Amino acid sequence: MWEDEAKLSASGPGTRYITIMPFYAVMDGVSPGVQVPPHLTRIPINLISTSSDLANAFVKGKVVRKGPLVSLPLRDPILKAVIQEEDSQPNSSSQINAINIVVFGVLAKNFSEGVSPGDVVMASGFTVSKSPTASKDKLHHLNLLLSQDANIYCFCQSSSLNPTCAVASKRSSTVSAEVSNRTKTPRYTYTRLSDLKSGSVVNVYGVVVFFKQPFKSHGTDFCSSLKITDQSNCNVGCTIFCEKLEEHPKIFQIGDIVRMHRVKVKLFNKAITLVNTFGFSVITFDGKPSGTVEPRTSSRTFHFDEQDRKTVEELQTWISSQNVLPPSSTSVTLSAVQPKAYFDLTCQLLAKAPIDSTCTLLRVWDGTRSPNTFVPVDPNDVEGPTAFSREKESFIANILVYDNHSEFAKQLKLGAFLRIYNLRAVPVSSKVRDINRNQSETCDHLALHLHGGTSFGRGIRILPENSPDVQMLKRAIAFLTEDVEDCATALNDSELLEVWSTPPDFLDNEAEMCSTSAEGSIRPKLQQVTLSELKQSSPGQVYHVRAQIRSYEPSKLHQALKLFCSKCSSIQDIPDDELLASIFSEACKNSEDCSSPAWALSGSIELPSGSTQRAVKVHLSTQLKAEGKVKELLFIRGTTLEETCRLAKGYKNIVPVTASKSGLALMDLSAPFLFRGPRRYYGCKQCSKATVRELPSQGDELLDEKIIAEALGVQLLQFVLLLKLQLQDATNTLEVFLWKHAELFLGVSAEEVAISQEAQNSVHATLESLCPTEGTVGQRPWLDLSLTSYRGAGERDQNQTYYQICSPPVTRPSSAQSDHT
DNA sequence: GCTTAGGTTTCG
Repeated sequence: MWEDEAKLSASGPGTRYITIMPFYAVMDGVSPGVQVPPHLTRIPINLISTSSDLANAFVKGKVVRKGPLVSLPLRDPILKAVIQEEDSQPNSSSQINAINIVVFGVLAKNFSEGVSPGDVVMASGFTVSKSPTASKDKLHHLNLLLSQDANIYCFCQSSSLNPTCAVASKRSSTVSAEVSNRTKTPRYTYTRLSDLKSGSVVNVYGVVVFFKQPFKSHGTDFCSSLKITDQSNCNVGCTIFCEKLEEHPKIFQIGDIVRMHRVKVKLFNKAITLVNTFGFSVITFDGKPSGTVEPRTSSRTFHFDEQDRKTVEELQTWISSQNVLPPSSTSVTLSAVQPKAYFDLTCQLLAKAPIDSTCTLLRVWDGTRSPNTFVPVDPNDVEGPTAFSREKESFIANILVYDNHSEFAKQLKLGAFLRIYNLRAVPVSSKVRDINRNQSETCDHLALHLHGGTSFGRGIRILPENSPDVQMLKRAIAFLTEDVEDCATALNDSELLEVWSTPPDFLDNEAEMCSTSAEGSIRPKLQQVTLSELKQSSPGQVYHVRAQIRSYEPSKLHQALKLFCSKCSSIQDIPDDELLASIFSEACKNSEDCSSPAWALSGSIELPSGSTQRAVKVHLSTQLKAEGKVKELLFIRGTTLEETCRLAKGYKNIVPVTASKSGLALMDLSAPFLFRGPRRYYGCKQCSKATVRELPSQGDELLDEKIIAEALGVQLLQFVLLLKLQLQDATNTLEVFLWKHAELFLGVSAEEVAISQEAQNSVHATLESLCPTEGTVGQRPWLDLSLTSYRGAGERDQNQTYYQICSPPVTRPSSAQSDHT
């Protein structure tokens, strides 16, 4: 991530410019003032006394001694060090220029990991206490005490061409600065799983092949159990005991990557196992490459550098290149739940109700049609809505969770996004009298159980809002509620049609399918129809069909990727790089000086341009800088597309701007208004009222594309996939659109497809499996699909009926299609 | 203060 910056920094001899980065600055070593708040004044060590104004003071000195991090049970870790002023008068032997510092808590851990002897540190926000060792060590008679409210700024004397973010702190309680040109020394070494020696304490990286959510042990702690592997192909079990849940590894699925520090290698039953020991820490990563490597942790501070990023990416590549993971990927949507199956479900909690002392009912949905999971419950017991519209109800699943999970479920908040592991679908048969035909029929439904215990990883996990799976789920649910509830969407049909004959939107009139149930307690099954029957039916309904895919368009996947505006419902193609490059170069020409906004710090950075360098203007929010979030958001002016992309690798968010009469302005919205790593975000030209302004403070919350778009008045466009499939059965063929449910259908997020070859390959593989280019038609799988049919709403096409797929595919053995032949 | 668990379901 930092490579390009490093090149920038090292690009010329005698580099003297300052780049803006969060935890370090590439500096000339002479201008240390950049990172230290201006209200602080330096106090010489010999002048420190109990009567000094310490609130506004900082000290500066070289670390001449650094003690170990001492962790005592039930106490904050402590670290002692000695700093010595380098620039005080050498001949003033009577003056004491060195002092003991005592660092506590996370800061101590930070210091331990991020500061080496020889580094120069500045510290502020400290208090003093009498030094008990003054007579012995001949240092200052006071100690500096640095705890939570203190800041330490570190200027590492030996620096790196790959500057490492040595002391990352979410709340920037610590800032470190590094000078360029150092040979790299890794701060942590990681042991391959094949090289573990019993009795040693090691740091390891691994890919999760099995895990259990943390559960209460019989002792004092929660216990996490996992099994990991790495390139050495060894499988190693790990047991993590921590009192606090948040200290446990945040594992969401098999294939996640964990990094653990300070685990002890033990032998149990002749097998190597890893158990956490003092100073244990863990961070986890998504195992799927997504262009950005984001550590999952609740730790305020953790070490994470360039080498870590590389290690994670190597593991991600290794996972996808090998058959590392257990074969069954059991994550399914509600619409695909098979009787008797165990599966993991990602869903949103809508309501819940206690059933008895050991059992809780969770009512959830995931945006797909639910199997019938009827559970009788007293409405008085329900937390949340007691009833939903009949159509909405058909998307909701009832899950009974037992024992330990029931206890956990009681604490869940409505609206939470959950992953429920190892759910079981139990088929239940019940005799129902059909009033119309006056005969008994067997009407099946599924009971969804999360049994007690933790075998096979049974459990519930709350997924964070920013996880890719939750993002996908939210889009599916948003589309669903739009379909189900919003009958008044204004649609710009002609524009939709222009974009590769996209259909007008579908207005769901909550058509009720065959209603042959007894007292409505069991939802009727949707009737399956043939394509011929479907074509003769009236629009505005949902149908089930069993069909094969005969062909699909577009054949080039990138053409299926579109940008969708949820406000005006317009759909547009993603502009190609050629067009973007020309927009950027136009803006470059236009980038003469203009007044910088009052809220911004403005400056320039040098970019290599052929053999020379040229300056581009950068603007940075004063407030973000004050909060230590220098790297969070950068406005940049006068760069080419290629330069912008390169810079985007080093900063969380880059907003390209251009000069206008009234100051800074966003570029033409045909171009992305925001670069986040490899991700590019676009705004709707029609619906945006964009202005460049300072972002409101987000506190500890990290900026994302939504917050930035909103602050800049940009209507964020959503990535969507749009395909046209030709279905066939024995009776007919039918063209259907796959759009709103494309992500669930294809099992990828459109945004991921936009940046990841991996995701593109996966879409390709899915389509290839459903509609192989080779082989005969007879070999193609038969799919159970739900289709909505609707009339065109535009003038030109109001007599036209369109069809859209509204379920993920469920493949059936090809013999199953014999009903309709 | 130095344990806890040590993957393997299936009652409801």
